Amino acid sequence: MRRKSETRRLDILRAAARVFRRSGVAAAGMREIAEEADLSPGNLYYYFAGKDELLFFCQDRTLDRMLEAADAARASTIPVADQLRAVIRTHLHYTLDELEGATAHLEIDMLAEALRRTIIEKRDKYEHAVRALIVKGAKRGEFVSCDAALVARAILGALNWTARWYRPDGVQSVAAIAEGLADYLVRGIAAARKDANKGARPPCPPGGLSPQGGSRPSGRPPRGLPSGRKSAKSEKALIATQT
Amino acid sequence: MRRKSETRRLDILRAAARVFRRSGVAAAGMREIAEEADLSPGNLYYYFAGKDELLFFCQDRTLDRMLEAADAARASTIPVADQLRAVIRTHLHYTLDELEGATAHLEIDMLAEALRRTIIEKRDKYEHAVRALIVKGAKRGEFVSCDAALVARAILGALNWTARWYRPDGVQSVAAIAEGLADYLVRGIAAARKDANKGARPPCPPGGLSPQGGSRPSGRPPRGLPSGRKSAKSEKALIATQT
DNA sequence: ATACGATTAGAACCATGGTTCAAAATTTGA
DNA sequence: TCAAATTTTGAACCATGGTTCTAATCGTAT
Repeated sequence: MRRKSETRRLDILRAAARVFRRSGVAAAGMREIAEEADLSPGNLYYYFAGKDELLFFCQDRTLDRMLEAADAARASTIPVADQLRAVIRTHLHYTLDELEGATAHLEIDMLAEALRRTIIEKRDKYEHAVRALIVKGAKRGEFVSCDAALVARAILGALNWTARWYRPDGVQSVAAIAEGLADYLVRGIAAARKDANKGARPPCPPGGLSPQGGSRPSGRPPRGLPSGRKSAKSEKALIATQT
Repeated sequence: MRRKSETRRLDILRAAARVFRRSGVAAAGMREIAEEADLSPGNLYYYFAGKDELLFFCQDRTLDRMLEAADAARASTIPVADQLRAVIRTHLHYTLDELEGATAHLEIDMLAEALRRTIIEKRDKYEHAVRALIVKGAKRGEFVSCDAALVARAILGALNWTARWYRPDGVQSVAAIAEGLADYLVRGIAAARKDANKGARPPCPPGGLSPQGGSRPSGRPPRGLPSGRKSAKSEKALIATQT
């Protein structure tokens, strides 16, 4: 029986991720996280050194997952446009999904210098992966030639910003948003298309132009429940820092 | 002689905006803002009720400017694609510019409920303006039919996210970034293009694929389109809250 | 049952940072 | 020049929130 049960730690991490997403990293208090994880504030420090470590693991976990998905997409043999599409889908899933979604990794400035370095490295690695996808598509003639670095950042910006406006109770599902964004974002670099549904597809379901429900009052989205999935890499990292 | 000199208030506001952009709204302390504005912490409260009010005016000012620019673009007779391009340019200018740029409006959650409402309203209005541009382009056949709300958010996300990665000492000027993003983001909705340089243009200068894009001569980043005009609305609001 | 380590709780500690305050310095108006 | 109003200051106040501490509780092996 290993000390500081792994599952407990994971439960706490998920709770923290939920609070971070709901209230924002800055506003998320240790007491709030403790309550969400069903333990006392003091007990939280038995499992994690502090808020920084909690935040670090949240970010690390999500980035690992995204990186993993990006690598998988790049390794596949489907058209590059579809690879990029897959990355976009996964990105939004791990960001917005009500159960597994996390947004802590979008606020890296809150982290102590020492830990931040690692996270920034991983984030850059992910960005490079997206960029590489664009370059590959351009080389194959699937994409137009362009400033891959800038386009990659534009894409990631569009994706990351969804965390600001997406609401679980909205009219569009995460999947629908993912498809819509993938269509638009890929189309922006797709090479001249003659409807040879290669990587680009017709704009949108002709029902478009939908007004998308009113303005969101920036309230707190409802909570979600923890689920059972785990990421192999993050788990390793978790154990590694075990004391 | 009006009490609480307007110019002084504006100077302080600009200083606050600078600190907000440099350190982030959450991390920006009143003492830091005071120092940046060359006055004592206590004196700050003679001009502004508190951090919230300071933040509110910063956000309000920037949103007013952007809204004004968006309305101007929409009212012009140039192709819709160019109108959208102009909005993108202005948006980035008011966000990233070393002197006038402000990013406080990107963190609306930090604001007290009462003030937040006004800001959210304005932000939504701006978003609607961008959306309307997309709808107009689609109706004119310049753009493809698409989910205008989603595309608008994608565009704004890509633009707003630049505040996270742009560095004044980087290789790309704000203007260069603006052009690159405008190209990509407009291309994503441009109707089938036969090189009839209608609103869409060829991808990029054939030097593409460069790791960090175009060269920049030296010195200040070139001034953006918007002239030195000031937003009447913000000024009025400033005075309105005068006590 | 007893003992010892793992776990938990909750109060208390303490640094941070927004804010207040009383008084001093400066400017203005007559 | 004098008095009132304006502006400025720096210390002090106080709420918030991360963290620490001590003691109680639980689980398990002997």
